[in-house]
This record gives sequence, structure tokens and C-alpha cells, in this order.
Amino acid sequence: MYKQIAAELLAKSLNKSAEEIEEQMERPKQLQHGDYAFPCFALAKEKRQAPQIIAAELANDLSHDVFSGITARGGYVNFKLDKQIAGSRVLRSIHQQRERYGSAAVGQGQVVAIDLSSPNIAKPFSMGHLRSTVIGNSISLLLEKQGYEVVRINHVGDWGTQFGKLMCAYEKWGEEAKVRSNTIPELLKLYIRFHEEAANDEQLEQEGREWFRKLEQGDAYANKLWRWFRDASMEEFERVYQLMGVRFDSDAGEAFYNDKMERVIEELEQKKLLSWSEGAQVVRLDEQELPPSLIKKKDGATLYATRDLAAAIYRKETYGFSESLYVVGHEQSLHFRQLKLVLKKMGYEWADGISHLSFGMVLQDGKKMSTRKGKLVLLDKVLKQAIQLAAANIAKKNPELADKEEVARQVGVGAVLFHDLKHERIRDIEFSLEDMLRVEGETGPYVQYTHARACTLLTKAGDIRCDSEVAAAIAADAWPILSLLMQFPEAVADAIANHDPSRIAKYVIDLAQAFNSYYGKVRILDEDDDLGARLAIVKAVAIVLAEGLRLLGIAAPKQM
RNA sequence: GUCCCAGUAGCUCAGCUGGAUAGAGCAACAGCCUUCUAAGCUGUGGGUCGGGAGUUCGAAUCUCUCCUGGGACGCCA
Repeated sequence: MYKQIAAELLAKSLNKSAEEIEEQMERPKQLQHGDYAFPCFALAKEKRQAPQIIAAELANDLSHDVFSGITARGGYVNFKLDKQIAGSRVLRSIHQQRERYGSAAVGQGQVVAIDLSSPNIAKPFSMGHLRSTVIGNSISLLLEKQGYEVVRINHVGDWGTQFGKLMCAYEKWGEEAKVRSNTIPELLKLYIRFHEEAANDEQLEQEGREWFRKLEQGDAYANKLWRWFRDASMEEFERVYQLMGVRFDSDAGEAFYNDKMERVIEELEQKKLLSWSEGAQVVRLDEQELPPSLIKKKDGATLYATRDLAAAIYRKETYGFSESLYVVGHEQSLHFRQLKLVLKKMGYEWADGISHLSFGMVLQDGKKMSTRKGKLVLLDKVLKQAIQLAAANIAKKNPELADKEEVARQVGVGAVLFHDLKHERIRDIEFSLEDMLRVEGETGPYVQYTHARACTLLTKAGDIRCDSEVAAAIAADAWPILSLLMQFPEAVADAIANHDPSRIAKYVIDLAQAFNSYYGKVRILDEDDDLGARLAIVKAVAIVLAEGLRLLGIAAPKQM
């Protein structure tokens, strides 16, 4: 808003369009230089004049009520906001809008389908699925803040050859009682054993495929086993979701599309997109210089491409989305490129609305973690440790706290989620339990702690009224905070535009740091004329921190 | 071999569509709790931005090339 005003002033003086000028404007790296800056280097070339001189002349010419100073420095025109005016204004709007501050209506009336979490049945909930879950959840919350209607879909991995293998292993070595009492770990053991033995036994792979074929053709016993494995697994996943506070609108997994694939295959045939290759049926993507998409195996069984095609079409027909997002690991990017292209070849222009929001992998010693080799860290255990640690901290620092257990859960989970979300989405993360459990520095608990501090101040202030009209001196002291508060809507928009929650995580860290620094310097509850103004700042910080954390899917306890 | 990511301080990472002396956190060291939660604050040290070339008034940022790491590349998902 202020940037626009500055751009208009410049535009008038330079006889250029305000949009063009606004494009070029930036935020100075150092807050002391000002709040907005316009670099004159491009103009220097145009006008054949030193940028310093141009900047000086412009600065001399311009003035406006919202800017307390417009000065030239090193080829830039720097705009300094009037701290009192701008500060009071942002406080007013935060107090009025509260948690709606930073919201927008750009998504009004549009539906976004989002595929997230999607763990595999009979396998433990891995770190990779944690990423998909928390990133997807945060993106959902962000989209809702912009007015979109979001459909969260947990595309559970409950079908495929792996189940054949698992059943095969269960039939050979499994014991019912053991599996009943300890489902996922026991099934995992069987799965790992299958792969160990299959390494020296071609025959076994065959048997596994045969079991899957039976399952797909409706064999009663195979289906009974399958249902058992699925139900038991879902129960365990549900516990983790509850712990993390994540919910879904649909858990239609892969099996859900079993009866919806035939139609797709027929359609592909009818549109003459299928061709035979080495006994399998594929859609060629030669023009796009991509490998073909495999639709049907030589034994007639379907593949994940078939299923994902059916799912994409089903979602379009059921939800009428304008965008369909897939929060799935980077390793599957080829698959999603193929999926989109095949849909386009089928004539579905809406495939343009499909985006694969890939994310980096969780690596261990620089390598991918593998289920088969059993090198896996269980999310369940990590969360439990984090909660225990939070509980220990509470016992030490705030033993009188009411609701200790719930706060410990919120803080423990907050630590793990924040650690994941603060990394840029696309980057690989090196697994480190130590880092995930950390509570100091750039961490979730640090932000939560800062929020709790602010809340305590507000509680202690009791009936004293907040006063959004801050005096110049207060605004100057708290300027780093006020400046950040003004930037929150941009941070939200930025996070959504890039589908990247890490932008919010970084913002919230910056705001917490600015607040803690202020807290260290200024006694907030001193009784003087400015008390109401300081409280207004504290309250605004509490609102924005809580809302920022909420957008990350993290709770903001009032005390901890 | 082909394609897709990435390479910034000892470690983990920021650095927006190219712009003002490259920033945090952790770890190390030195300070700050008889007054609002020390899960905090203040300060110090620490960098050939993987190498090279190019575009530009200006490059960590864009292009090319090489090196390194990760991933994908037909019947797993």
C-alpha cells in the first residue's frame, strides 16, 4: 500500500507508469536505511547521469504525509515511513481484524483438491509421509485463508503388488497371533524378510505377483487378509493424525479406484492412445521426449499410472476443482509429468490445473531411507520423545501449569512440525533427531514461548486498555516489530504463491526475535502514559504469532 | 548414458522477480535473572557464496560448461 504511494510519487516525477516503478522498488536490507527503496541505476543509463545525482534530485522533489523522510543515498531513493502514522494504522487493523488479518478473498468460490500424507498400509508412518502431511496440511490452511474451499484427500497406499508380496510372506512365515497383537511392526518384519529372501530367489517375486493378481481378481481369502491389514493400519495412522491435529475430507485410497480404471482404459483405447510394448500396454510420450506411461502390465494387472489417471478424473468430476495439488516426494516428479501429459492427450484441458508440489527427501547419512532394509525412523517414536521432552521442560520451568499434558503435546508436536516446515519445501533434509527435538533458537517452541510470554503480559495487564494510537517514541522503539507486523499479509501471499509454508515459518521466527529483543530492552508493564500503546503492540504480536503458527498447523498455548 | 533437483560460516539453513558492507540459528567464547516466563536477551570470533567462463552499470541470484551429492529413467508406488 505504502509502496504503491511511493511508486506513484516517483512515477509522476519521472513520467513513467506507477506499475513499472513499483516493480523496481525493493525493501532495503537494513531497516535503518528506510522502508522502501528505489534504485536509480537503470535510469542513470537512460538519462546519462550519475545515479547519485538522480536520486538526490528525486528525493528533493518528493514528499508525502505517510513518509517522514525521503532521502538519497548511494544511488537509491529511500522512503522512511512516518512510524507513528504507519504503526498506529497497522495496530488498528490487527486489533480490528484479529485472526483474519492477512486474509484475502482471491480464492472465493474456487475448489482446490489436495493430495497429502498418503501413507502405505502395512508400513510404518515414515518421515517422508510426515513431510507430505505437514506441508500439505499447512498449504491447505493457507489456501483456506485466501478463501479457497479445500478438499484434503489422503490417498492411502492400500493396493498394489506390494500387498501380494506381503500376503505371500504372511502365508509362508506369518503367525496370526503375533500379527494381531502388533500389526504394523510384524507386517514390516515380513515385508523385509520377503525382500531379503527374494534377492536370491526369483521364484518368490513370481509368487508375490501371483498373490496380487488373486487379490485384484476378487479372491475371497486374499481380500480378507487385505481388509485386515488395512483396518489395523488405518487405526494406527489415525492416532498419529490426532496427535498432529490433521484431518481429511476423504481417505479414498488406491483401492477405491479399482472399479474406476476400466473406464479409463476403455477411453484410452477409444482415443487410440494405447500401444503395445514388450507385452504391456502403454501411452507413448515420444513427442515430449519422455518415457512412456505404463497402463497395463503384461499379466493384465494395472499400475499406479492407471490408478492416478482414474483418481484425477474422479476428483475433477466429484469436486470440480480449479486446482488439483499433489504433495508428493520429489522422486515421483517424472510420474506426475507423465500423468499430466496423458490427461492432456485425452483432451482434458483442466489438467493444466494439476501441480505436483514436490518436496525434498529425508535422508540419512546422505542417502534415502529404505523400508525394505528396515532402516527407518518411526514418526510415532519421534513424536513421543518430543512430547516427553516438552513435559520435562514444563516440570522444570512451570510446574504449576494447568493442562500440562495438553501443552506438552502441543509443544512437542510443534517442535517436530516446525523443524520440518522451516526448510524450503524443495530441499532434502538430513534426518537429525537432535535437531527435531531442539527447543531453543529457530524452533517451534521458541515461537510458542514468545507467544506465551506475550499472552502472560496481557493477562497481567488485566483491565488496562490497549491503545492503538502509539506515540512517536514508542513507534520508534518498536519499529522492527511494527514493520514486520505490516509485512504479514505479504508473507501469507508469498507462501501461497509458492506453495511453501517455510515462508511463514521464517516470518514467525523473525517476528518472535523482534519481539523478544524489544522485551529485553523495554519494561512493558511499567505504569506510564504509554502503557496502553505498548500493550497494543504486545496484543498485535500475540495475534499474529498465533495466526502464523495456526497456518503451520501448530498450536499456540497461552502458557507454557 | 539421459532427465530432474541441489551445492552459501565447523554444523543446519535464510538470502524474494539480479541491486547498497552476504544474514540467522546451533556449536565455541564473554556477559545479563531481588522487577513482566533465561524455552530468553546482549556481544565476540567464524565466508575464495563448489570451480571456470559469459550477460550486465551491478551476479550468491540469470546463461553456458565442468566437478560433487541426491533422485528418477517400463511392468514398485
